[in-house]
Amino acid sequence: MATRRERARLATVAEIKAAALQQVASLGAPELTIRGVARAIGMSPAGIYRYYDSRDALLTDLLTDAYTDLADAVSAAAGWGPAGGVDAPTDPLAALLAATVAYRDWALAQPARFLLIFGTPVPGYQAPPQGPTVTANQRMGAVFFGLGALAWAAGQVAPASGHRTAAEPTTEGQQDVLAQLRDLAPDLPDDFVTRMLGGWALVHGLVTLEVTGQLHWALSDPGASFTGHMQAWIEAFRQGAV
Amino acid sequence: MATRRERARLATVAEIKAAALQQVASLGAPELTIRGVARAIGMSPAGIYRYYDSRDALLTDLLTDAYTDLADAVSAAAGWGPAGGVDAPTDPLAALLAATVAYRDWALAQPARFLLIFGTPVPGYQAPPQGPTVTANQRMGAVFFGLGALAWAAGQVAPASGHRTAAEPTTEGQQDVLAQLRDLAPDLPDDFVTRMLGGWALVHGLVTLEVTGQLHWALSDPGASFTGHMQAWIEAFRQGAV
DNA sequence: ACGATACGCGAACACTGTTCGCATTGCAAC
DNA sequence: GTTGCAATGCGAACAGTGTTCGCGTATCGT
Repeated sequence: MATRRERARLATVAEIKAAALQQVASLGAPELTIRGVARAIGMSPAGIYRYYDSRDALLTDLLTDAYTDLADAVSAAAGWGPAGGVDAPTDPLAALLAATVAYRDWALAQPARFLLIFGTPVPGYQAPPQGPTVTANQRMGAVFFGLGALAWAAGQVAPASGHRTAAEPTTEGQQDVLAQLRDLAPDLPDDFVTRMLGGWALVHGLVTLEVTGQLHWALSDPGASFTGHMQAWIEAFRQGAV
Repeated sequence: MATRRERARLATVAEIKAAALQQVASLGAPELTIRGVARAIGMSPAGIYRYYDSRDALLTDLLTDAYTDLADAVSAAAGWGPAGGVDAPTDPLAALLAATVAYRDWALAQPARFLLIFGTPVPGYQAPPQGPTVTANQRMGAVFFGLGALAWAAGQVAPASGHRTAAEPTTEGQQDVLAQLRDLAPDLPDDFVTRMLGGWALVHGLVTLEVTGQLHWALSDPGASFTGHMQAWIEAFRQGAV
């Protein structure tokens, strides 16, 4: 059982985070102020520093929370075990579609948190290699690329037409990912990561443009439009066109 | 001939913008401070207010400059007349490839300015409908979509396979764009804007991910990789796969 | 030559992040 | 049960920020 102080501390941290999240959501990340949070929860500004070393530390906590939350949402939508275990969905490409839709849904439901993750980074900042943000990123990548690998293993994806492979030597990072994916589909070709990267960029580009409001002129039903784009990409991917 | 004061004013405003741009480029947009600019050019903080009403006004000026600069770079690379006139390039799809490469090159050469444009927007901000940012955006769109239309007119692009069109009624915005594009290619189908939007999102997604440093694990030669993705998309587009 | 306008500056106000020293509270060991 | 210690909260303060105001001075149109 946690001691009284420990429970109080957890409650206070939660209160601080809730107030901070509300400030970020309603006013944007730059408007997050220590003093504002302190006012919202009825505490002195100096008191916050018993829980966070700096304003940046608070923002970082919000960011990692958002990241893991997004990774959870995408994993859940794909039927992908939260611990990394594979449920072997019957239709990997359908699960892939669901994952991308979940990605968009999450981003549009909480644009401030999404932009906290993928918006303007602070120059020179390098995420710690084993930090939570990198972990969450890899979890999303594992779902997206893993489902693609399962589809390949099921024979649902044709090899790429054209001859892009020769022109693109894969990096060590791609080799690592490829090695892991080959646990799911041993005969994955070298250009597989590159091909799926295009799909991921399409997802991210569409969502980013929509969240930042640069697509509203073209979209009457953005959700249906996004799904249509994803279906088209999956079909092209399936046929080896991309 | 401009009067002495007018020349001095132009010089001063240029000096302010240069100092501000340097601050943004080296430290990021949040670190742009009126007082810092004032220090850099040897002026009192209050003096800056003779030239800009507020810090936001200065930032907005930097943003519009960046936007028109980017639009210039893309237009120039595509051989597209700066005033909107068409040079009717011999190979529209090659020009399209060049335009997207120019987009990436500009973004990576000046990441701070790129993120000023496409990074986290301030919540609730709505760009003025006839403002310079909208104009620059439309200029880039005109190049990208216009080249696609020219390729269609030249018979280089196949109709979309699949049946996405029926599921997606085009919006008024798409209708407007379509009407303009049909000056270049009268027989453009209704789903043409949607198809090219996918290409644009792919471009933007790849560049955004690369600029924010979320793709370095996968890219040994990012420029070649980007070009490869663009060539693959153009080929798939040409064949009607996307 | 003169009145109006633009310019630049110092001082001030309200706000921010952050630190310091001092009380007070809860816990844990003697 | 008392005593010591660590955790907690607060008020005051410092440096920095954006912005405004009032005052001189330089430049302009007339």
